[in-house]
Amino acid sequence: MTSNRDTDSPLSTSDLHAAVSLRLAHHDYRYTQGRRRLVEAILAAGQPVTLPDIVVAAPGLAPSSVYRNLDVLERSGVVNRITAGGDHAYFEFAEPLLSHHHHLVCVDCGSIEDVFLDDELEASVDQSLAEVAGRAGFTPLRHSLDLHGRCAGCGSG
Amino acid sequence: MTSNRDTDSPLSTSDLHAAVSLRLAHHDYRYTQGRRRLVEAILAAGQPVTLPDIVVAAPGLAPSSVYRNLDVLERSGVVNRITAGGDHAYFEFAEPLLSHHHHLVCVDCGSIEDVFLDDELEASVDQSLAEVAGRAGFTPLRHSLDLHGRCAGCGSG
DNA sequence: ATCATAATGAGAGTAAGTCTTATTCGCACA
DNA sequence: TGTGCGAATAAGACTTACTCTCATTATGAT
Repeated sequence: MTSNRDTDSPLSTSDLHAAVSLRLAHHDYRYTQGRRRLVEAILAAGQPVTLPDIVVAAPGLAPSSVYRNLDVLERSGVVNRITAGGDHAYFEFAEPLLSHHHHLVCVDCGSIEDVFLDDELEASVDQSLAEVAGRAGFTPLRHSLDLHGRCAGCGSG
Repeated sequence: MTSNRDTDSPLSTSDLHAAVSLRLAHHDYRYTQGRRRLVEAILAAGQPVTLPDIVVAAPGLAPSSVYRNLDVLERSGVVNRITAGGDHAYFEFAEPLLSHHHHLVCVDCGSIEDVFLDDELEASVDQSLAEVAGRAGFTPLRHSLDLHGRCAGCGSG
C-alpha cells in the first residue's frame, strides 16, 4: 500500500510516530503521552485543524498544554501553522510527514482543504521564487500557494 | 511614464483616489477625509503596512477609526489584508490598484516585501488551481503565493 | 529505585481587534 | 447658502486567542 489514510500521507502511522519522536529528540524534546495524543488527534482529523477542533476531539488534553506543544511541534518541524485570517490558526503535519500540497481557503467560513499540484508546476514556481529571492538577498525556506474563494458549502453567492 | 512611485503602482495618485472613491460609492460608502488620509498613508508607505505603522505615520487618525475603515476598504475591494502570523495584520492595495504580485515573508522579523513573477508562470498557476478547485466544487477568487524565509536583515542563521 | 530535569495544567495576564455610544460630519434638497 | 437626516467619527469598554507563571507531576538516565 502506498497510502494508509484518506489524505495523502506518505507515512504509516507507526512511521509517523517514529519520525515525530526523532525530530523531537533532535531538538532535545521528549515524546510524552500528551504530545503523542496531540499528534494522533491531528492525524485522525486528516485535514488542517484548529485548537478547538483538537480539544473537542481529545478532551483529555489541556488547552494550555496543546498550545505549548503545538509550538514545540512547530519548532521541531513536525507541524505547520497556517494563519489564514480566521479566528483560529490551523495546524497540520509539516512537509516530509505530509507530502507537499496547497490549500483551498474559504473566505466565508474559513475552512481549509488540502490540494495537490503536479511536480512540474511546483518546480517552475520554486525556480522563479528562488530568482526573485536571490535578487532581494532573501533566504528561502518554503513557499505557500493558497487559493482563496468560496467552498462548496458556502456557494458562490 | 509607466510608474510614478518606487513600488510598481499601475495608477497615478489622482487615479487611485478616483478608483477608491468609485469602489466605495459602489458599496454605498463615502470617501471621507479620514478614509482619504488612510489611503494616503498606505500609499506613502509603498509596501504592506500594519495598523501601528499607519497610526504612527498619520497621528491624526484614531485607531478605532483606522480599524473600521480598513474593514470598509477591504469590503470594497480597495485593500487586501495579509495575515502572515505575526502580531499584526498587514494591509496593502488590492489588485487592480496595485499590480498582481507576491510576498517575501520573513519568518524572523515578520516583515513583508513585494515581488513580481512573470505572466506565463502566473497563468500556469491559475490554470492548475482552477482545475483542482473545480474538482472540489470550490469557487476561486484569488491566489496567494508567498515565499517564507529570512530577509537580508535577519540573515540566514 | 532515585534523582535531576522537563512537562503538565489551571488560571492569571497580554494585547490585537471589535463593539458601543454620544457626538460630529457630509451630502441632498430647498 | 441654510437645514436635516443618516452615515462617520472617536474614546474607551469589551472580547478572546494566545502566552506566561508556578506549583505539581511525569520522564528517562544512572
